[in-house]
Amino acid sequence: MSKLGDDLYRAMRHDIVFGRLDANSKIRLSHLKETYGASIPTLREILNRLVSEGFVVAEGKRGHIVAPISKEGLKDIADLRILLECYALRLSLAKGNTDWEAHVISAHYKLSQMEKRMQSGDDSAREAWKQYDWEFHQALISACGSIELLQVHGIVFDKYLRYQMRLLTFRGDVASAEHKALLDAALNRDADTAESVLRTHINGGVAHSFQVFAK
Amino acid sequence: MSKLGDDLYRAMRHDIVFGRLDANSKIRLSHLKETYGASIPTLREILNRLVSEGFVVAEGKRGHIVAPISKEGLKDIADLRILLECYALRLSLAKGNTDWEAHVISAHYKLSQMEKRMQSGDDSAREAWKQYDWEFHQALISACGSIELLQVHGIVFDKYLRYQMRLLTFRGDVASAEHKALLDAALNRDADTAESVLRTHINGGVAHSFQVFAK
DNA sequence: TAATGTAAAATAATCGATTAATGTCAAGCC
DNA sequence: GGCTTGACATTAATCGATTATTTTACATTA
Repeated sequence: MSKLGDDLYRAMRHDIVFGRLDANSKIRLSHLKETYGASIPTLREILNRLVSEGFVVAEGKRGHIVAPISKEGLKDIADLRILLECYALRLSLAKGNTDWEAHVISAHYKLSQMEKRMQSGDDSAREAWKQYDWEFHQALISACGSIELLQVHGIVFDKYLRYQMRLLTFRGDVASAEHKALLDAALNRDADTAESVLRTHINGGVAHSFQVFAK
Repeated sequence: MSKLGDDLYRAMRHDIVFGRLDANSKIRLSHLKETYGASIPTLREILNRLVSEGFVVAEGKRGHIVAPISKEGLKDIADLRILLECYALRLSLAKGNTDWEAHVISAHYKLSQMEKRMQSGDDSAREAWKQYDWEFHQALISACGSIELLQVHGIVFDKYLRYQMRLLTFRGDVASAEHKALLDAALNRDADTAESVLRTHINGGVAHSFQVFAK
């Protein structure tokens, strides 16, 4: 895989997660060619990767669609995220060193600054806000020591994030407080509290999303 | 994705799992072309899928290798398999209906017949044996109700299976007894026992493999 | 003899062309 | 008017060709 292929892959996956490629929409290779500036067989290579990860659905000889979203799909992904991330969090808390702590604090700081902006009504940077959310959660589990687990979690998290970008508005103080509680529990190596807060945090996001899930 | 693409993908993934494409070996597109009878760009499409799943590693502009194996890798995959499969098993036991029970019994019957053959010293059908092993475990979790979970588990199971095909010989009565215990616990909807047996079963396989892991 | 540089060969990545399949629309039949 | 069939257009899938990169072999130099 080359730089062009990697750049393409990242851009397309990003565009799916952040909604620029709309859920359930038909993927037209000629449109992709214009949007991403690569030839059709090269784009097909990338589509294959995204199919394997579940961001794109191949429809036999009729091309591809962006993976659909649904309430059931959100619940399914959220449950899997909870399973994986709680497990990874426990491992991380048990294994994380000082570098990890610094990494977690730094990521939380950036997230909390962004949350202050959202709190003040500045909705212009939703994408950056979710990016920092992502970074914080990745930081928390980064010391778990399992390459396979982090790989699977990364995909599941992005699928979850896709729903959030589609559905979610800022939940307010609740979410910020949960992030802070996660930080504290992590630094205190309190695995039970961390897991409990994380479950509450994710389930809270899902419940909030269900309220706006008008499909 | 077309029939040719799907056939290719299945064949290559199968060949990686069952060792025909050797771990850590350089993947030569010209060799693949001869082996699988498709053109290089088509093969590249399939390689992209396998990269996303972790069966193949892309090395930038230097092509691809079959994913390496290691003791740490086996432990990593086994732990993830345990996490996913125990969770899926619990869900399946809670949700499975009569059709599911019939499916599980049928799969166990086929596996136990094969294990009798292995028991008698017939080592000629290791591949079919592991195929039935796969079928039994898939049957057990098939009623879990989570598409995403089954998808992820399928990949993880195949990665685990790859180690087994490489390392494992028949463990004897112990494995057969564990499969029977799993069947009984499942039909009795005894989730705690089922999970406990499954953990023992997988960890037993790992320990057995470590004994022969001479790398 | 070992290290370095260069050219050629081999291989990988990307693209345009060709073939195959699907979708759309119009005409004919009931 | 509704349904079916056929023709044509569009799109997708696959392949061969081209370009780019890496590897290998050989010559030169220290």
